[in-house]
Amino acid sequence: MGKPPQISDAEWEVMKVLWEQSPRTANEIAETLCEPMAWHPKTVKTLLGRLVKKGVIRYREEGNRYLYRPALPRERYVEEESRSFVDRVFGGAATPMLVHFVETMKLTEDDLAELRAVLDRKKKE
Amino acid sequence: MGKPPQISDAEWEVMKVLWEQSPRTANEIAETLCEPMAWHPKTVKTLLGRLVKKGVIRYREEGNRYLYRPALPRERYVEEESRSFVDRVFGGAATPMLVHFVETMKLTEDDLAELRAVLDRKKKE
DNA sequence: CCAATTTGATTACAGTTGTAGTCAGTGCTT
DNA sequence: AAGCACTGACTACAACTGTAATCAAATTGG
Repeated sequence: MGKPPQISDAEWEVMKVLWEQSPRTANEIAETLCEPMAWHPKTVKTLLGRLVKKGVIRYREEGNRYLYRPALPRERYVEEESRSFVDRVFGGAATPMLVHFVETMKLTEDDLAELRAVLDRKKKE
Repeated sequence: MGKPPQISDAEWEVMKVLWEQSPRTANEIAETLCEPMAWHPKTVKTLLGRLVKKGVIRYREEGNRYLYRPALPRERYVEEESRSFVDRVFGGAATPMLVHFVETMKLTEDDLAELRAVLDRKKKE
């Protein structure tokens, strides 16, 4: 299980769309992204091409267009990015990172309760 | 309070050294980093130059050499990187991120106890 | 059937990053 | 005094990014 290829910020946006629902055509993806990201459709196409080249997404021809889908599950990337974030910012120490977040983010009562529940569940191994 | 300039992975390594102790000369920083990072001293110098240009560190001349120090506190960057990480990977939702970490990282009993304590403290507003 | 449109492929181009090398000034060594 | 050793300044250069434009082939509207 080697590490998956790096994907940039802009590429992440495309992946989010594909992880949420796939397969999709370039056009569908562009329609989803161009407005919120203020991107030109061409930009989306470029990103799709790069992701294909990196092997992060695959496509299947449907008539004259392509249907894209992720080649790797979102979890792989969440894991990868999380590790890299914790390493970079917290020197690899997860607990200080968690403490930092709990202390600095504004969390609702419900959030706190949920976290407490997760901790309890975790405690029972 | 605009957002601080982007700093790259390699630049973070330099900043970590400076945040840990400053001011320091280029040479001291290089000695700290070259071995563990397998970097050439020149590489460290380049990074220092870039950080100065970005305004992330400042220097003071001491004889013929410079003494470098951070221009921004580590907290600013922890905050910035955290936000960008949560946005990118968890779509801005902090709680799912925290749940994910608690569930997937291997945490010791002590870690769990610490987190619980933080939650308790937080609950009392 | 031919022109206009659409799609993927290829090319563009500047800014950032990783990773140094070269150059010119200064002070240390003999 | 002459040269070498360090320092910061400037230069190098390829890969990756953001952000498209252009081109050629296929499809569609008239």
